Order: sequence, then C-alpha cells, then structure tokens
Amino acid sequence: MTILNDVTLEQGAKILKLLGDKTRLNIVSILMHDECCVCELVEVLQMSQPSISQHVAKLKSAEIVKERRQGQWIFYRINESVSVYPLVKSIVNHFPDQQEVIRNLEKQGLRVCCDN
Amino acid sequence: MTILNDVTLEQGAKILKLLGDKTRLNIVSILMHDECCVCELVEVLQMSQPSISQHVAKLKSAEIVKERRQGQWIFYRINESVSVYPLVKSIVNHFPDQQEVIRNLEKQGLRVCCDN
DNA sequence: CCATTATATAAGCATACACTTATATAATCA
DNA sequence: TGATTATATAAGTGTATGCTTATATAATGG
Repeated sequence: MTILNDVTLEQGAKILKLLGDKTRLNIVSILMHDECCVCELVEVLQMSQPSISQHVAKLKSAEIVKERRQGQWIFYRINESVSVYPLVKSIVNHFPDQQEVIRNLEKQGLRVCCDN
Repeated sequence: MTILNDVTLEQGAKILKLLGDKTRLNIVSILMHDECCVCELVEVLQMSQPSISQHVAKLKSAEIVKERRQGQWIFYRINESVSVYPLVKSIVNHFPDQQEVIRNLEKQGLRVCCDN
C-alpha cells in the first residue's frame, strides 16, 4: 500500500465533514458515474429541490463537484482535477455502486441528459 | 482498482461524519501507528482532558477504536477487526504520517506507554 | 485511609447544520 | 411578452455539535 499524502488533516477533515452526510455521500456516489442535474437528483433521492440545491452548493464550494450549464439545466459532475479527488474517489470505492439508480431513471424516461 | 463495497452509504456517512472533525481525524491518524492513552493525546493535541475523552468516546461508540485498561491508564487503539476498518485505513493513508508526534513525545519523556 | 493521578460524565452554552417555506433568477417556449 | 420549468437563495426553526466548567469514578501509592 503506497502512502498517498495528498491533503493535510485540516483539508481532509473539511472534505470528510461534507461527505459525512447521507444525502451528499449519495450524490457524490451517483455523480462518480455520470453527470446529473438537480431535478434528476430530486427524483432519485426523493428530496425537495432547495435541499438538493443546497447540498450540491456545498459540494461545489469545496470543489468536489463542478457545474456545466446547458439550457435550463445545470449539470453537476465530479471534479477530477482537484487535489482531494483521490481521497473522494477512494472513499466512494468502499460503498455499493450507485450506477443502477441512474439506469432506473433512464428506464422510467426521467433522464434529462438523454433527451438532448 | 478493485471495488471494495464493505459498507453501506448510511454506515459510511456515520463514519465520515465522525472523521470529519480535525481533532478526531488527528487522533485516528495517531492511533494508526501506536496505542495511546488520553493524557498523551491531551499533551500532543494541546486540548482539555474532557474534550479528548469525549472525542475518543465517540470513536469508541462507533467501534473505530478499542480500549485497554492498564492500571490508571486506558490505552486506545484502532479497531482493525471491524467492517469499517478498511475505509478508515484508506482515508488515513491520504494524510501526512503522524508517527513523528509520538516520537517527539518519547523524546520529551512524556510517553506513558514506555514506562511500564 | 487519604491524597494524587487518570479518565469519564454531566450540564450549560454558542455555533453549525439540515431541513422547511417563500421568493428570486434564469432559460425556454408558445 | 407571458407562462412554464429549472435552479438558487434567503429566512426561519429545531436539532446536533464541540467546547467549557464542575463533578464523579477508578486505580495507585504513601
């Protein structure tokens, strides 16, 4: 096992605190596969739009995720080019794959990304 | 990269929340090398005894650490035989090694473990 | 047995957090 | 332009968190 040593304890604690919330951890796990917009996350997680928006705003301000506007939608995705990305990635690797929740959205025709 | 899939998102969020505190993350990083008693952690982290006790109590109740009484002292160490251990270990691997803080304690003659 | 040392626990307090409801901003489309 | 859809933000609220001070428990050693 190599010693990675990417981040300080202080930076790390900040990231872990953000990921130490079930909703945000779920969002990050989902975005590890695909980019998603807020309304998709609202549908998948069955939570209110402001709540989801506030969660992704926190993830964005910590640079864990990036955003890309496309028309009405703002798509969020994991920011792979930041120093904490290896930490985030290695954490998410310990949890069950969340890819199927996106697949289920597609099957229900609720996937925004696929329509344009 | 293998998919580990040791813990649920919910269990994981609980662990990350606990590690999402600078003091506790520091304690866990230190204990990854050696067992320590509360008074050593008080010395190293320069925090009050009740504060340190409360932090290790939280780590213990989540089974991240175990305790061993020896005389007056209670030594805490990482619990390697719990399902979240691989997660904890892989997180700590991303941060700078904390072994030297213990070495410094020894040099100062403040190491309890070494006296008996 | 009493003083000392180590640790735990309880109570109090200021702050942070995650949600809610309401409203603002922004893009699309008829 | 006005209605609709998507998202952000602000304000309010109940709860959780991390510290403090004070006290309790437990082991040691004279």
